[in-house]
Amino acid sequence: MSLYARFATALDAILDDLTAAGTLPADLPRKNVSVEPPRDASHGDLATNAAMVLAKPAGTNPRALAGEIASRLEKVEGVTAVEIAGPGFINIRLDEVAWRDELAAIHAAGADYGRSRTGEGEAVNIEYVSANPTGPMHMGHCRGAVVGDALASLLEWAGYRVVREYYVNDAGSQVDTLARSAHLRYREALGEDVGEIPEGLYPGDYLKPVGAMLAEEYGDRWVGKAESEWLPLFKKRTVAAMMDLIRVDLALLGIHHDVFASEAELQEAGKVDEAMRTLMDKGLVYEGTLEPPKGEVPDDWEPVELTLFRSTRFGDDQDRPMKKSDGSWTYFGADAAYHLQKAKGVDHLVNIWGADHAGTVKRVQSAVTALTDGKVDLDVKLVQMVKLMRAGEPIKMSKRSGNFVTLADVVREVGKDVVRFMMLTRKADAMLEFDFAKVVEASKDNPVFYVQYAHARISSLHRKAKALGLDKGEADLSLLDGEELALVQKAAQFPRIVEQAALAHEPHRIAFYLYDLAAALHAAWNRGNDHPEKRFLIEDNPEVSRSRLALARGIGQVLRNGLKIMGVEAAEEMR
RNA sequence: GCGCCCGUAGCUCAGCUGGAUAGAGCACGUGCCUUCUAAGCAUGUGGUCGCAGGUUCGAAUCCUGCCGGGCGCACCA
Repeated sequence: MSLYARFATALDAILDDLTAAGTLPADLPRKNVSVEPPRDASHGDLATNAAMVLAKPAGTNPRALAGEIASRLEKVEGVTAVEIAGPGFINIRLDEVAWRDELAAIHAAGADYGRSRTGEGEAVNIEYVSANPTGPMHMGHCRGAVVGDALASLLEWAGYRVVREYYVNDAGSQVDTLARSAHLRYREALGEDVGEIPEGLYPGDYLKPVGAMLAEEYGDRWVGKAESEWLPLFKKRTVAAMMDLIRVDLALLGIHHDVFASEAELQEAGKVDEAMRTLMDKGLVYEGTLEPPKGEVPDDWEPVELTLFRSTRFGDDQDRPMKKSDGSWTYFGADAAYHLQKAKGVDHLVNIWGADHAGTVKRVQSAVTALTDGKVDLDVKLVQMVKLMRAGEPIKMSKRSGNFVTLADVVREVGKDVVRFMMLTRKADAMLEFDFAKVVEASKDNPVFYVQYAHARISSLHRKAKALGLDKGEADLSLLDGEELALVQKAAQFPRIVEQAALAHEPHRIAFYLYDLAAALHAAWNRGNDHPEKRFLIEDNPEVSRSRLALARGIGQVLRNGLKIMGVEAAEEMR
């Protein structure tokens, strides 16, 4: 149990005591009671707002209640002083032993330090990437991929059971286009001069190998035949080929999904009908006509009778069509069924979507609520665009010419770790600039470098210590002074940060925390410049060297664990 | 016109789901390399938290209304 969790438990027991004594009424909600490190270190090691939160419902005033709590807190093991401050904060000072113990706890937990049972083993399905299978991944997909993957491991660290899932949109009209494009490449592979790729088909070279493969396998069997004869086959084969490309791209980022769910298979298996029947049984489906869109009405608008889902019942601003007028499923219709499928066997759903899909969030949440009777919740994380830059100049991309920056190119140029880290240096719903020049720069500007550098320095300490023979024997942690233990204090926050980041579904918090921790390490390191006796390694003082090496090792461990969540390798040295 | 997101130092952004004097980096000023990696550290200047109300012990954070920017708005995916 982390130090903060331990004191939260101790405080809980005290509040139970006060309730038993009649000072506090029974059944007071303690949800907002917190035990945290105060922002200002001069206030002590821990602070709680318990008195302020509980005073009012208890019909007393905060400072009086604080007194009651404080006198009991003083008796808790490891507490050296308790002060009441401001409107009723209770500040706690701990014996330095508490921090030495925490450092020992970091070593003991090792690669697991920071894991918790917050999630109580609940299952979460997180769907991310889900790029249309019409070509290789480009940078537009990259951020969602990294955010989703980091969030998935973050949730695992917090004690959730996680399913990583990719939804393959292989049922829409764009895969027909894909199959036609592949058929053209197929004819080309058989020696036909196809000339320019016609408008409306995918021009990319990546379809050439697919055409060649199909030519190899089928010869001219599908030349000059009606489209209806070859389209289904070409669709299936081309989508499969595209998914292979995409899996390779994802692997470059270290991303591997547990489940690839096919929209086409979902429809063929009758899952969509099933979901709609469920909704019909609940009286949430009807045949009707939608209002024309507000504002600019399209020229070709005309009222059409459609099969609609009553999403307005759940807070959407309009009911949404499940079937098109030709009787086929809408994207939403299939999506509703898909979410029902995902919801079976899990407690929570998370989707990572591009911000341009913001308008569709409510309808899908409505469907999930309706289909699971509110038992499963869906959180949709909207990920904003990445602005690609090169030395301050925006990189122009044009979809029509197929001139977009592929994910593989970027990973090749700057490396997986840089891409992953950078994608997590902003909260998901804020725009992110990715400058090729800056992200490989070896300076403070570049958070990837800065954090890696801290870890590399620690690794370098180990090498040095080994060379000097300073690494042998037990470390006596009591030799660490207050300044050094402040570093432990910073590291000790890691479990809380992981827990809170997981609850908020915000993996970027890990990146910011690691930057902070790295800064603290760099600061401690540089103290040795002005005061040689404060260096981590002192040749003629093996005892002190060992204790400080143990400190550094603890910080290194936390840096590694944080980077692990982000899917970034820790650097042993900078090159 | 409607919905969602955003508005915090000159610039780029954090702000731990309502806490104490709002924080980093860049930029600018000043210090620190016979040194465990100075690729770094320390220190200073810089704020009407878009505006106006409200909620309460307490608001950058929650509510309402404006202002400004982005995205999306019938059967597309």
